[in-house]
Amino acid sequence: MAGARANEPRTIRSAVQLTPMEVPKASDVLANELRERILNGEFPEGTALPPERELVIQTQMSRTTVREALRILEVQGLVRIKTGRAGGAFVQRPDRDSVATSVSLLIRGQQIRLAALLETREAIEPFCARLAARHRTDTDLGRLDQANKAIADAEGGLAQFLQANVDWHVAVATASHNELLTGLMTALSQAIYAATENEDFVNAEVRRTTVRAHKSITEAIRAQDPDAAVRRMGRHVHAYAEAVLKVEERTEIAVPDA
Amino acid sequence: MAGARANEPRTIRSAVQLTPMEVPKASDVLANELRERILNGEFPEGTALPPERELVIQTQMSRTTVREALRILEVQGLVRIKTGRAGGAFVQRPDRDSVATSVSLLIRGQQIRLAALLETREAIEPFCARLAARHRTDTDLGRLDQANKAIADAEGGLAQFLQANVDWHVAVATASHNELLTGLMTALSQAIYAATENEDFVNAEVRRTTVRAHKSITEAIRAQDPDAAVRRMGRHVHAYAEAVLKVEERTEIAVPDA
DNA sequence: TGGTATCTTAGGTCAGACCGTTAGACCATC
DNA sequence: GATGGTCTAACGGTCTGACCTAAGATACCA
Repeated sequence: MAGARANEPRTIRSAVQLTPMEVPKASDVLANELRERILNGEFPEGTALPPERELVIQTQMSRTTVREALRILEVQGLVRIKTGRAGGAFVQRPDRDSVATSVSLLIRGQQIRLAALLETREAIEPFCARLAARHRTDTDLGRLDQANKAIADAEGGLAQFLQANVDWHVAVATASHNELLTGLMTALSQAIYAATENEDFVNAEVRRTTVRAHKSITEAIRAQDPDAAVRRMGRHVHAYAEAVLKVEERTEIAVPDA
Repeated sequence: MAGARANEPRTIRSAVQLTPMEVPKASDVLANELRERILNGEFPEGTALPPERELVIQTQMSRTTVREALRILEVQGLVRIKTGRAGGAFVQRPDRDSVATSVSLLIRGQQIRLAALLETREAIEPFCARLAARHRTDTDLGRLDQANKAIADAEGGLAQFLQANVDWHVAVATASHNELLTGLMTALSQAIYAATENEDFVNAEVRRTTVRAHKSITEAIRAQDPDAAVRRMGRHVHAYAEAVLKVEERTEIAVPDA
């Protein structure tokens, strides 16, 4: 060792490269384990997980840790926790609401421009209309008619109008029978609702136009005419977007990052 | 009181009507409060929240409750928690990863059909290409070229090919300069990656076709030709979807619920 | 039979202790 | 003057054990 040549370094540095390592927390370990089992279908929906104190015995972890794991799963929409006797953690499948929540957080957190929201809707919704025209059932049509009626009836109340509007758009997405698109549209509609809530551009004229457009789109869906549905929906959301942006122009939800 | 008429009930029942009330948990209250403040921009990104023990003093809650609240925010991607001295909860904005996680949970939990994933991509990605053609920068073009080169170079490794493929699609979304679409496409691409990971239909022929299609789309984006970009991307993702479904046919990710 | 009091089982909250990790200051070594 | 050891203080992570509260189950009584 000591007799190495003088010009060489005594030891070779950086011979191995390591990346930062993650040390999982106990609660994460348990949460991951339970999550995998749930998603693998090992526990059907509605199954009651063991009581916390039972999990403590089984896992040899403390109740604090067990509870944190359950809380993680609850936030992720994988279990619903009920109190009282015969309560506990019941297995649930994440639904559109959990995606909607997460997309809303992204929208609010990233200060997404209203223009970006409307653009995204222009991308998604015509396609929803196309699928709806293909797959709609009578139940779907009922929902569409009902929501559009609510829009026409919403005299005065802006909130009422906007909510009915959201309902109609979500109904279109539902009629597409694509759970993912439905989840995305739910989130998007709610976010647009929230963003346009304070606008006064929703006047009687806009409402009439909206009802008319919705009716025409609904008819295309009823007639199972995908091309007409996609065309009309495209025009509708594009016109709506232009109208909103014309009014807003400088009053975006927030300043865009880039 | 005691002299009330004999035929009348001692007390009037159901005199008032109340709807089922929700009693929020302490940790939810604190989590909501902090979430609102974070999303309102009250705490800039990177801000350190007070230490847990300090929050205990301020809120008069127990440390258990405070920690559960912080855990909720952590799962929602609003804070990052670091251990050790000068550690604590640091404010974060939810990014595309948090949406990707949530979409993955929806996909796995709802047993979403691969067909639905591909459909959704068909809805979103052509629109991304259109925006990319309008807004792309030189940096964007660089990313596209690099990713496509990686696809061509990925000899052998299926994982390598798929990852490079994801990178290219995400690069298109990034070039659209719409953060929301980018987030959605990231989530979607990863999910499709995961779903097609085990397929052997990705042969040399498919790869050549993919590279060719990507090149042609990239050129349209480079030439700032939105119509060509949307048309070519539409054809590409549709063809890819058909190819995948032809191979899969009966082997969906899982059995659809309905 | 129907209401009501009580029991029991579950989660929710709390206080307090101790452990593990980390930044920073300081010191020893080669 | 780099390198590495050591100590300390400030954090989050975990555990224990207790008590409170919600609510289904049950026994009891009118």
